[in-house]
Amino acid sequence: MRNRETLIPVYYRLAEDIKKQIESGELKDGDLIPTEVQLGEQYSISRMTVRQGIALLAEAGLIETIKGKGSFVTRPRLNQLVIDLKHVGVPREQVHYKLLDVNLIRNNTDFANKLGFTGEASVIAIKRLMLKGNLPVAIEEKFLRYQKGKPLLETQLEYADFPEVVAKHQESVPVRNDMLISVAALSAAQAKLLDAGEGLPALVIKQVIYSKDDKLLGVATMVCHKDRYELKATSYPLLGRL
Amino acid sequence: MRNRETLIPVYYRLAEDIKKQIESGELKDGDLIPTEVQLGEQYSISRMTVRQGIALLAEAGLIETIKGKGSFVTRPRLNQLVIDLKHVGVPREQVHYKLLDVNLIRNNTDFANKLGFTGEASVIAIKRLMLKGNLPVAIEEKFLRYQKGKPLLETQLEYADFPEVVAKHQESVPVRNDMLISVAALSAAQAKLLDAGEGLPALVIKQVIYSKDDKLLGVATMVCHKDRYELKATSYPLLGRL
DNA sequence: TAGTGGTCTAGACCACTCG
DNA sequence: GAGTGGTCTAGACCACTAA
Repeated sequence: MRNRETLIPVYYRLAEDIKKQIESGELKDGDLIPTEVQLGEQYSISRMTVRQGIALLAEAGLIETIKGKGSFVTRPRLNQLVIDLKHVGVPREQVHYKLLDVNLIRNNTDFANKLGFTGEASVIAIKRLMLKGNLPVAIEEKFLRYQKGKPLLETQLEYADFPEVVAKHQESVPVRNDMLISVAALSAAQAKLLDAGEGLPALVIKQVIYSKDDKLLGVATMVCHKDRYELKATSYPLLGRL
Repeated sequence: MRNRETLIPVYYRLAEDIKKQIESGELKDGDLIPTEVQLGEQYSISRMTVRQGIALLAEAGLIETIKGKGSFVTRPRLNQLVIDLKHVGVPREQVHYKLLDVNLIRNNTDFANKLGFTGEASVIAIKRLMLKGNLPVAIEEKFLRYQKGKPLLETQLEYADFPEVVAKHQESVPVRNDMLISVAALSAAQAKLLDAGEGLPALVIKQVIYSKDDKLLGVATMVCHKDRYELKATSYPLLGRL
């Protein structure tokens, strides 16, 4: 029966109880939690309801369930960090963009293939500058397959993030986004755009977007000013639902 | 009834069917999928079983369910990228470590506080070099609260990753790991250790580990050779379960 | 063989949304 | 008020694990 005072589902309470026991150290890494039947008796609820609570804990990565054996406490997966590109770097409100260049590079198979677009000849190239106030923060270069009948809208170029631009302009549905984070020294041209010195370190973020058959849909590269952009990642989101 | 030929649960098949419809573009961003009752009739299964399938899709981020309205298709969350520290940078087998320094810095409150350890005076500092073959890849510096009765074992220092070292040495259970990725120029000392030139760009990865009350448990900094270390992140893991 | 988790049913009542 | 998803029940049979 649902707890009428709080309107919090029973299975949720059960999950929180066990979560607390793990965080307090009462239940340690590798420990077995009570069986589903035992928990059902403890809380006077049916087994399906117990399973809902256990599913929450498993989803959060706090336990691992093995058929025929039981549910074991696991150390929270602190090795899996999440980067949320929507809330990264600089607060959204202070950022604006300056479009530097938009090009349709037609019938240049070499160029397309070099980017990874196999069997394509025409590529859209977009270059823009990201600014915070008047300070240049990053140079962004994006490349997309050219897709007939799917025009790129200016508003999208200005405000949408890269996966969204790709989704809007491609027939294929984007299903994977890989990111490579590396470091490089600024070229003279880059240094000028970023209002920094040539040869200074810069953060380089490369995004590659694929459809379900691993067909490349888009490539984006960000070259970031070393003092004005910082990537953050956290393990928290996985546990946050509980 | 379970499909006896394949042993694949019905709810899983249902989820895969809808996933395919999303990936093929048959169901688009914002579309409503059939109601739970309708799906139950289509597949001749009970509503609870339908809900299991829908839960899978929601977990994968393919749909979003709103009480009283229905389940809507959402674009896969390509903006949330996962870094798996276990499989990052360089293949595990080729890596080994050289311990440079282990120090117990006693009764130095200033030092501890500067790192963020409030109300503590003693800190353990570990410095080691990560190598791939004979090539130095990164300089790692780690700082932990000193915890009585929880000795640091040499094997842990050599082989365990940072969250694990913290978990083993602290009373408090680590529950969050934040990471900051930035860029810096190598100092003369760093350049010498990494066998690189002074002033060259380097990737700087800072990890901060907290317990559930946001108490700081550990800080780690990695300074990486620009050509020998690269961070990878991907959106895939979130969808991988389906 | 006994105990565990995994799947599934056929109901029930509830809270929420919308016309 | 009709339709939706959210919670929950009291069973059932299955596959897997371990003694």
